[in-house]
Amino acid sequence: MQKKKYHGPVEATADILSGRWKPLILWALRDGTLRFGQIEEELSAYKPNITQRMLTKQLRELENDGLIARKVYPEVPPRVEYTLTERYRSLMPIVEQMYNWGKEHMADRIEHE
Amino acid sequence: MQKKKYHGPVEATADILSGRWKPLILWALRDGTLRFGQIEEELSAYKPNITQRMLTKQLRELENDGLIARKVYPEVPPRVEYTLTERYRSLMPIVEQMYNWGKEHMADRIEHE
DNA sequence: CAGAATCCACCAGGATACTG
DNA sequence: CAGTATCCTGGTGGATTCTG
Repeated sequence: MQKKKYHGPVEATADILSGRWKPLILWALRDGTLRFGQIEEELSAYKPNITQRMLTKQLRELENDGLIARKVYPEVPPRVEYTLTERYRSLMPIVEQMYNWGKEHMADRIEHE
Repeated sequence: MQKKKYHGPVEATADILSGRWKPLILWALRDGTLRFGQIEEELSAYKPNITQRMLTKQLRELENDGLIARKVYPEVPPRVEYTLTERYRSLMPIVEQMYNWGKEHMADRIEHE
């Protein structure tokens, strides 16, 4: 599949991160590897709850954009682990700042966590 | 209108910035005040071109979330200026990092600028 | 356990025309 | 100049069922 082209850096980065669950997935992966089910669990606080279809889709897109790596263990039952790619760890500061900024400026609009 | 509630800081900040044109508008406003038409012009490089309806909508949303201020000058023809709010200038680093990261990691997918 | 396959609703975003 | 007012469409995201 042909990858989308952009007209400027901000547009490109913003698009990479656009998707209901993407920033949350990246945030969940901030301190290491997680299995499919663990990510699902991490996001269980958010409503509406993420479906397996959506989680799969967004993970694939993040993978296609090189932000995360997918490792399949040939076992039964299957085990699949997701990790931030080394090259794209440089994106983490952005998500971290989203966390910090939100915590400081949006506290009144955050229900629980 | 009741403002949306969130379950975590990352979700909140991401949602504030979500919208085809929002990061681009904030980026355009990085070094000062711009008139409605100037913003339109700044974004004219992007396709499909932003419509007046869309620009108005996204500006209003950014205003409602307190990211930008709107100043109307009672003249004919009308003049309206937009500026980043002082309080929310703290969000700029995020957009700046989007610019830097995109420039470094997405160069091959950026057509012109 | 980690998905694939369908089906579907909604609305963000766009096209176009009009105006104080 | 800086917007409204309508109308419309694509595709994102969700619900549900099935499976290696």
